[in-house]
Amino acid sequence: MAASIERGNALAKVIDRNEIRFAVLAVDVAVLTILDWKLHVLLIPIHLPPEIVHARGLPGGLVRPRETAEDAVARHLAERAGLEDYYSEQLLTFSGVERDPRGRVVSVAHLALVPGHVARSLALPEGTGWWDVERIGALAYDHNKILEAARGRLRAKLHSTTIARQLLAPRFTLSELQSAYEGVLGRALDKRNFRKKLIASGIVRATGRKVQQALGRPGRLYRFTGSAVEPISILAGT
Amino acid sequence: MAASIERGNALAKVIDRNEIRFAVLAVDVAVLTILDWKLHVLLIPIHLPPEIVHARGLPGGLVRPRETAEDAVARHLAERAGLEDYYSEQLLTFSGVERDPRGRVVSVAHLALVPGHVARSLALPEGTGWWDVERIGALAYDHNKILEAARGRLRAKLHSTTIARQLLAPRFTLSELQSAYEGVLGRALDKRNFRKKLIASGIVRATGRKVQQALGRPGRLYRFTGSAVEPISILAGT
DNA sequence: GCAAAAGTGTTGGATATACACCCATGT
DNA sequence: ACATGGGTGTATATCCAACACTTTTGC
Repeated sequence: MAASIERGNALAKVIDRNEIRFAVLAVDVAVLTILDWKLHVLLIPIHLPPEIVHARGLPGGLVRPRETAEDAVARHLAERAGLEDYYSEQLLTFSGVERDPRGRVVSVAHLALVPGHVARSLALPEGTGWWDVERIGALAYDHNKILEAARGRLRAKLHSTTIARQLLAPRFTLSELQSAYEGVLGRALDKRNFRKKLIASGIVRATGRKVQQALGRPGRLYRFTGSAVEPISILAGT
Repeated sequence: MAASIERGNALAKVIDRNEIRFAVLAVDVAVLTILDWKLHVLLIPIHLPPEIVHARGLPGGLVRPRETAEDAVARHLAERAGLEDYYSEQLLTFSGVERDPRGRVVSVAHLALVPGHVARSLALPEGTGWWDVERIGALAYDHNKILEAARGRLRAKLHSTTIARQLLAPRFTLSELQSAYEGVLGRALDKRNFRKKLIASGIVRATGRKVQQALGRPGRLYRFTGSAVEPISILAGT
């Protein structure tokens, strides 16, 4: 995992000079979940006068000297939202020179996913909460860009991996799975075709039964066959 | 493009403290091209005793205080290879604490592409050159990981975008285009199906004629219809 | 006329889409 | 018995993969 420092003529000492340590490293995280069949994102209040007043933005913050970016994501999500269990992956790094009015900050943007029942169970601080991604106005900094990158990544991976598992409880009905797909893709899918394809692909398997919805016929519970987010052959139009 | 610094209770002053400016920022670039119908990568000599002796690795180096990561990629490729014209995109950021034995270095890995004729025309320094990606042993640092990430990204985008244009001259024969695809994917494709799909998709259009290969029937020259790397409907198995 | 690369169609199988009704349960 | 969501099959169109010979050119 090492990058070269002035390779070719080798200046290890350059690392000790202070003018090359200009960067403040940070992380920003788009935490997504499905609530009420719609994609939601976790937002926190941001109020840093005079530049930023009463705005909302993605959770995140500094990376410490002995932390990786992923460590920092874990720490900030735990501190700000009590979130301990989640899936995450790196998106992009924003290194624009004038990004933050207060100084040079390089931010590693991440995508995180939590199942809806976990999202609901969190005890969030005042002002922090889940917002329907379709009803979000301007966010602080470049956080709208990060959110769009996160949605795009999730949409793409929905077709090519089993990433949807990160939005659901370990056991789920096919209707719940379909809702997750529809929430992410923002469009309705055909129920029969969806079931055919998912079951034929072998990535989910039936188990027992269920009553929950308090109304209507109980649905069969399914689980993912693999144990992680894995690439799948093809699951194109669903 | 700004990341937040200790949001919620707003400590702009924290940016001025030195202990948070621990990071040295760098870039590493996997520059790929097609030579002799095979995918090649640009490697430079790396010799930083005692840790690293007579090794090879990807070009790259430090990011300066007034540069973005992309600026640094441009500067290092120009300095080390005289490369001015290329396509690039960001891959991943490596932030492991122990990545570099000489200190904490956070590296933003990039993928760059150049057409074969450009790759051949460069006047490269001694020891620097193009290596067949299938015949590469261990590289310095974590550069094998970066190279694999670059190959994976390129393979994926070959199907979903017009990124192949970045590996060819503006005018090219369909055989050359197919060679580029085959070089990246590492397998042979069916000539008739390839032509059918590419032409039907409308992303390439015929122009004049050509003699070049000094042997055999001349091929028609084609060009991409769009002007940039764009997503395309579908181009699955090719 | 021969060596080399360009160019061209068809067919069978698989996959995707569109579409409407019955079933199991709780109230 | 009714309201609610779960569960099922078929027919058509489209897409994909496999496959071999003829054409144009330079020497």
